[in-house]
Amino acid sequence: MKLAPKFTIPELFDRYVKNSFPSKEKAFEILAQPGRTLYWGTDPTGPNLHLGHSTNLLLLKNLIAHGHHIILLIGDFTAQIGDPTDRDATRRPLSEKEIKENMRDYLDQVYKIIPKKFFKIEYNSKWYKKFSFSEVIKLASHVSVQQMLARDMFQERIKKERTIGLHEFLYPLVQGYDSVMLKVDGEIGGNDQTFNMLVGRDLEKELVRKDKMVIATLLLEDPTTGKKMMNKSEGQYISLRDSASDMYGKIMAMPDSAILPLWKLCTEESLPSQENISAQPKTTKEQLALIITRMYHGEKDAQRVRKQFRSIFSEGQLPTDIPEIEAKETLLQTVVAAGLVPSISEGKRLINQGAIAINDIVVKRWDQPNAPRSGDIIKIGPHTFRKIR
RNA sequence: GGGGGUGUACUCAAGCAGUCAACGAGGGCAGACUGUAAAUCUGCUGGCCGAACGGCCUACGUAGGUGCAAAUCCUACCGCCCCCA
Repeated sequence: MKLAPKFTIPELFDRYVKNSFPSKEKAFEILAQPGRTLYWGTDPTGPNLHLGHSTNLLLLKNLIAHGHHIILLIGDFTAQIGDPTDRDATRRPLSEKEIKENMRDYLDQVYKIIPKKFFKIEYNSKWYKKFSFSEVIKLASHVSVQQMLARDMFQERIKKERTIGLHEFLYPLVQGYDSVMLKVDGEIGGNDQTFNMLVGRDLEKELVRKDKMVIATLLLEDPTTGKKMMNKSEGQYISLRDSASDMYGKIMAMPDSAILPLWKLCTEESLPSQENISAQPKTTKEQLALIITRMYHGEKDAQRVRKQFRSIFSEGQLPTDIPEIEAKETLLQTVVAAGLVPSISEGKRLINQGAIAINDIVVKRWDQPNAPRSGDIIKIGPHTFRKIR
């Protein structure tokens, strides 16, 4: 089996790439000859990859189809340092155990876009586990403090009088050294990784005399607000392993301004026209939700959740398969025990606000003897349905 | 090493002895309106009890102390920032 390229190299750059170094022309030239080795690195700082990562995955897949070799580098060591990118406070380093847990499902998410046999996997703990302190110092001598301070994110922190940990200075260095060890022809990463990738470029040039190109991909940002659409630290993102209905629903809940960026950066389908989006925002968004859900869950599930979504939200029907929960003595105890509401107090608040309904009848008072009975349908807020076992 | 400053809830940020579970903003949640969109309006946003008024408990870096009463005063410790060396 072979992967078929969906786009030519220039098309790929138009669609997914923001910047490339040393230049776009040079990148085209290099990529015109098959057999190049490129890598994408990611730190397992959480259990999920999200739609923002899918841009890189799609690009990589197409590069494979053009005959290049891809290495996926898992930063199991770098995750222990904590990338300062985009944080205005120090990131808490993760323990080895947390990292292992995060890694468990990581690859399965990658395989949904790029089948297993098409790329190599490396872990950077492989070389860092044995790194000695003198090697660290030697490595550090290749970069100056000024170079590090030039980074806007550090400038920002200096201005805000926030801490910059010395270890955070080390991060780009350590990530950059990955390039040296892998001796690659190029690196792919999000535009926010440009600084780190360029440090790697310098190191690779200096230490192994190899000219690594850097391809920085476009980030998923809301064009109206400029805000990142997938924010892992704020827990606001669409995970590649979200259930089909979650994925579909979350896409439908995105603002209209997100349609085009998502379509462009997270799919390979030809783009809808701006007029289409403006004239038919809802329909276009439905198409988008279907396309993306299909990529991760297949045609059948995507169609199923679309139908379900329509019946629940457009027609106000109940979902067909509602998860069941155990009844407790009172409604409040039931929803708290099931983990749907964090505390009794919060549950009381929700009821006072009219957010909870049993069998479509809004519960008005939390003290009423509305003990849940088997078969009752409990609705909490707009999206959560549970059935009493 | 010396001097000055600072540490408040998810974030920013007021408060500087009682009216503080703590102003305000952002975020989040819920309701109305909708296209589960955005914008807008309204309410909520520590826990537990209570129909409600309210009550109790835990919380303002940590540990002690003063006092009827402490986020607010004192002492020590810890963290962070700035200036000088």
